[in-house]
Amino acid sequence: MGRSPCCDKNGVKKGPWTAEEDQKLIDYIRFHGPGNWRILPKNAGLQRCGKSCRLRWTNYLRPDIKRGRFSFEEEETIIQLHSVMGNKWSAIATRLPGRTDNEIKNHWNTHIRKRLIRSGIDPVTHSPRLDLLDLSSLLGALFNQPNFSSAATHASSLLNPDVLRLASLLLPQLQNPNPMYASSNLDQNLQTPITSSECSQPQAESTTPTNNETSSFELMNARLDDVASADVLPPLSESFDLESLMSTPMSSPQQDSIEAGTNSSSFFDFGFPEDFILDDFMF
DNA sequence: AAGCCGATCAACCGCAATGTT
DNA sequence: CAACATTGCGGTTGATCGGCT
Repeated sequence: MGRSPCCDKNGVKKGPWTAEEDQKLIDYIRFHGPGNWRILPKNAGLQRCGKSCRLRWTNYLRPDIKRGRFSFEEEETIIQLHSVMGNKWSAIATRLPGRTDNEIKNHWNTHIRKRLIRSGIDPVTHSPRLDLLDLSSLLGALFNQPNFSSAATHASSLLNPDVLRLASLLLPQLQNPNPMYASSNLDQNLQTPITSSECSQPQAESTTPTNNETSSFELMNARLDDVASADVLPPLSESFDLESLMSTPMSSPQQDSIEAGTNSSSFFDFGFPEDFILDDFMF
């Protein structure tokens, strides 16, 4: 059957809106209301597609839109909501009065997402990014060696010593995670390497580690301590760049003004209020 | 001064969901 | 119930701007 075009392409203007066009749209909607977007441009005397008019109105001209920088509180809210809802920008926008889904989406992609990446947080799963290190397979293979010390020495000669060193530094922190990440995400990361396809899916449910998993985790940590105390692993080299390990195609080393500020971000803290009801956000 | 480059964000596109006939 | 129209949404693009060389 085929989809009919949303508007006649011939004679329809595209690109940035002029002040005159904006005024025509505002005047028309003030008098008639939005109504049918398909017929609106003709009635309003605009050479625009109805879809373009709707977008211009909802994202820019609407009187209740709040312009300007996102406040720190707004950013925190976006991060928290995104950790629950994922890329449901319109749903997130309903919790931020005066902000449009488009505005929030843009701000996420240009600021917040990069900030999370630089902080070692996967912006999709909101979990610490260990995927690039693939610690679980690396360490798992290492600790299954009967002669761990020689195996570690051997491995350190084969693998980037900075990565191994980083692993030893991270593990104590991983054992004392933020409540948001308690036991589920981190242990899962350690037990199962994160694949790119998994990263693209929001983590809808968590798993509870078994006693067996916990004990193996402790064993791994104890052995890492042994390795560290025996100076098997050299210190991080000066040229070692964590950023390069954590970087993604969208990441940028440039600092943005928000994180350069003095605010002590608590975006690692995803403690939701007790009256937080997830269903309120879902359709 | 001119050119390059990265960041930003308004606007577009395609698709899915929903409504109407 | 099918076909079509309309609306909403999320991903992507491209124009613009500012900083840097």
